[in-house]
Amino acid sequence: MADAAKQFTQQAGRAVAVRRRDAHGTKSKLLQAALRAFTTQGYEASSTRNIETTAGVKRGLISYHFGTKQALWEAVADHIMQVAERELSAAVRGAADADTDARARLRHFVKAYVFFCARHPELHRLMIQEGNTHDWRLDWLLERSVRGWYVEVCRLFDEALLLGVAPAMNAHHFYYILTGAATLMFANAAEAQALGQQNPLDARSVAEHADALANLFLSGESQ
Amino acid sequence: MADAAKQFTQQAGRAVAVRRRDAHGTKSKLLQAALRAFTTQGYEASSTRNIETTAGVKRGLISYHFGTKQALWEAVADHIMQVAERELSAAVRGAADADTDARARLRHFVKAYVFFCARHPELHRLMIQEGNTHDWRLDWLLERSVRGWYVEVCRLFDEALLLGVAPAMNAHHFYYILTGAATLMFANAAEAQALGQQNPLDARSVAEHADALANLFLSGESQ
DNA sequence: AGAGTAACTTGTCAACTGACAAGTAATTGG
DNA sequence: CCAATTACTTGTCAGTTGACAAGTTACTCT
Repeated sequence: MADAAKQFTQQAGRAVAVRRRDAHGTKSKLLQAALRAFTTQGYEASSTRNIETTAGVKRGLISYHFGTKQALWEAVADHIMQVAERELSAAVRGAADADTDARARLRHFVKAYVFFCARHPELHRLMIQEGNTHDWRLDWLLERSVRGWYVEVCRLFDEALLLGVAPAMNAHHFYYILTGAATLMFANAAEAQALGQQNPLDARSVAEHADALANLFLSGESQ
Repeated sequence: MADAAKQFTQQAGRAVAVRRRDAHGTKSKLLQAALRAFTTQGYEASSTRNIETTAGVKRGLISYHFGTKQALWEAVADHIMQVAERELSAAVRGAADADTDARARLRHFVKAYVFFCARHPELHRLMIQEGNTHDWRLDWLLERSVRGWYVEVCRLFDEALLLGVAPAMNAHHFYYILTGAATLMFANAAEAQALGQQNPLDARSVAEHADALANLFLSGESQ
């Protein structure tokens, strides 16, 4: 039958079955499938066998490449958090550099954050899966990445507050208002699609969301 | 051993073991336990046996009282949606009645909505568990309750927009900004507690969140 | 070419899961 | 007080799950 581990190459005009072995490719396919499973179904509901099947690889390969299900989850979380750290720190630097106006900086930051959330809805699906119960996975996420990001957002907000361009509120509430408002439509994309009759992840929808949220945080004065 | 199905009553000065049978109480305990399981772990990750154990009842009683796991989920969802419909329609009526000023009405509505979200974090945990994949559970939730609420919120927002008291944006984006901003801190209570070192569900925190969000939506003019 | 290693494959296990059948015990209605 | 009904209890089954052991195969290095 169709065996993904085999491919055919032309050799002297004759098709020859060649069995490929590609540890990196296998790990990568498993990571992708596991990312989708863990973020949409949660850790316990995701079975290693089903992840292997959707990745299109044979049964024992999670054990071989990652050891345990927990180690696979950590590899997935580590991968996604690396991406987040890279892109978010770029967004923060972008906001800080480009504009001298404090209002423009805050606007730039909010919009960049919304675009990031639309690009990686899996990240917030993961936070939402793990954020309601205090277990080893939440601890892992908090200490690995989330707490640092939280502190950074609070710092940025307090700075904007001092400069009089942010709405008066506690930074903690700002963090959850910004994060919730920026992510829910993308994290709950299936629901948003059914309610709004348009794909919430398409470019126009994302841009509208970013504008709406940036305007909301900056409606205090001159606009 | 300690059997919850037995209690002791004083009868003519003698303690007599009486086995109580209380179908309503049993169903209610199962609904509570299932609500917690389905909203925090998701449908697939929740096992009927574990729900029975945490409810403190014997093994076969979900089969007996509800038939199947799917029927139990529907009973849970139906129960929570009934509560939501009752309390939310009261909040909408409260906002419409009390105040003649359009700004005060919008403020009243936003604050009442935040208080509702803090009172029932399970509801949005359920929406978050089910909102990312289009399956029979999302369809059930949408057609049973969510679509009606969405239409109502959009109507309220468009009304406020016409009266010039709402920030300029599309009603669809308003729905997800309001819902996300109002719910995330309570739905992810464990994370918020770890980051903010205070219980996000306590009265002061909830009131602050409600004020912050109401001010945000009403910062356009006179405040 | 032949040894050694990395990559993959398959078999097996104990524990868990949802469902249902076949019981037993408490309550109710007559 | 008896019969019917409701509420609960227990046994069993087929399918799934995570883990690991024992293989087999492809590739590399010399």
